[in-house]
Amino acid sequence: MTTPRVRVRYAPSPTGDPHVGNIRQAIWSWLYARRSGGDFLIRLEDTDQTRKVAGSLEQIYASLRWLGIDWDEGPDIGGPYAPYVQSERLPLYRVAADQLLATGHAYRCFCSAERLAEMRKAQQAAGEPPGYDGCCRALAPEDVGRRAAAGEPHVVRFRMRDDGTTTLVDLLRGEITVENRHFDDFVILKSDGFPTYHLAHVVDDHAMKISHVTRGDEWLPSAPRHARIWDALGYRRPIFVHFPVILGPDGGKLSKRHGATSVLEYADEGYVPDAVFNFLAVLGWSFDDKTEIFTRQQLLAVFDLADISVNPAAFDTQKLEWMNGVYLRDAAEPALVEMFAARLDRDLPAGVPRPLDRALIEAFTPHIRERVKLLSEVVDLVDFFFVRDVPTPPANEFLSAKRWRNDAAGAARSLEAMADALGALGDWTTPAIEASMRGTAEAIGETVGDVFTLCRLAVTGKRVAPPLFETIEIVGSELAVSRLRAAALSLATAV
RNA sequence: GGCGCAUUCGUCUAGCGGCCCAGGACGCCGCCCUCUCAAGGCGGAGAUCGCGGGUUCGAAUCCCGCAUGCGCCA
Repeated sequence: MTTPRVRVRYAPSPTGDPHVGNIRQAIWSWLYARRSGGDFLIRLEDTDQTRKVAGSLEQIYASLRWLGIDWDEGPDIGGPYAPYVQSERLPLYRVAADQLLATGHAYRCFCSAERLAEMRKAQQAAGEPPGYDGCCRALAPEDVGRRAAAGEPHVVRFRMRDDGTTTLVDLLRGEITVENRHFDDFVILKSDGFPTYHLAHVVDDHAMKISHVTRGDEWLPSAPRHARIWDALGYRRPIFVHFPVILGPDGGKLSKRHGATSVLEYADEGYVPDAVFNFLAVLGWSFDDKTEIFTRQQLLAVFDLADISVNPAAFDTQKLEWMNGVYLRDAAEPALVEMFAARLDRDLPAGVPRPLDRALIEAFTPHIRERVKLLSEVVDLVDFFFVRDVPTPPANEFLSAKRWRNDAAGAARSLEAMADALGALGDWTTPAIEASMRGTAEAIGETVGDVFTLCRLAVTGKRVAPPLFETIEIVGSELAVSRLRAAALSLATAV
């Protein structure tokens, strides 16, 4: 028996923004397909028309594209097994259902909703396990034919329940055996002609030659049903891989309450795709006992589905942030400048003229790259470079340090002295600025810590900013000096 | 209620019978560096491997129960 070509599909339902847990499934599936030199495709599972949310497909595409995941076949680009949308494949499911009907693996059931409800009530009252009682199993064939032909509403059920057992293999968990008596004869074709998930995915995964059926482990309990359908249809079973879920930081279900649940929101918050990709890839998967940071190339070289942990993993936002910082620090400078520029263009106040000064961004990028964990933090770190009239912070900001608490005049004098020194500086370079400022601090008998804090506040308007001398150089002589003087003046008048 | 899956530091994990009185990462704490904040360096706290029985010379690792969590069916 030859091993079939690896073909893995990502099969989202159009029910809104894809959840990160779902996207992680896509990442793992994609990684495996690519790593194996196989195919990765998208199939839309939209048989539950009631849960449909408009625009979902676009968000699914956008999420994957943002992460750099490509696909070989899908609703948008077609492929040899088109269509890739289940609601457009209805005839195929009917054919499969007919085959199961003809071979006796399935039967038509005319039970009314009322009868089913009553049956359930009785089972509940008797403390019996719920499930279809097999009422229509024994219907006479000629009756069935007549009623179906007459258009009487009915469903098609799979003959599941019997005295045997079903065994299947899950790649991550090994062999799983269950007794068939715990199942009922489940519906595979609804009265409106739509298939249930059970039938649809089997028909499609077989038709599309999927080698590894990857999906969330909420499907594990019904996997025996699917295995039985595969067998009944005479198909060769695929390899089942049931992925664990992602939990919220508190161990509960991951929800909006914990922050972002969709990768598009992470994009919005200033995370970079490679970091999110890396983070999600290693959340619940590991290569060895130490490696955390993987380039895409490395991942593509070493990823294996078999190394996935079956435990549900809690989403650790702090670790994601850390990892994002790693990616930002490791990024090539031109790429970083590009990211900063794009983000600033979006976040800076409208009053700042566009296009933004590229040279300016290039100038400060090396000095902030180690201080940024999220792109969204950049604007607060550098806005004073762009905004000409930075408001001088209130006096109490300057006077909060012990040294100045009762000496506003001294603070004002210190700032004046710095302004004088810098105003007279001919060589406007970082080393010269540093030498001048240190010299001035010494000359006026202040510690650099005390006086530089005042300068930082005056020039940047912030307590926390990029390194002072470099910052002052970039801000430029004229602006730096005038901001120092403005601060000195405000302190002098505040006394 | 029945069935299934899972159970190693707060979190993600390494571990697949002796290398483990359990290793790494995030986070946390301390020190160093230092103009702030970071980054970086060094060090530290943190897991009786869910509990109880076995098997074995030897178990986090194998087996059986129990507990807990999650999921599925309704």
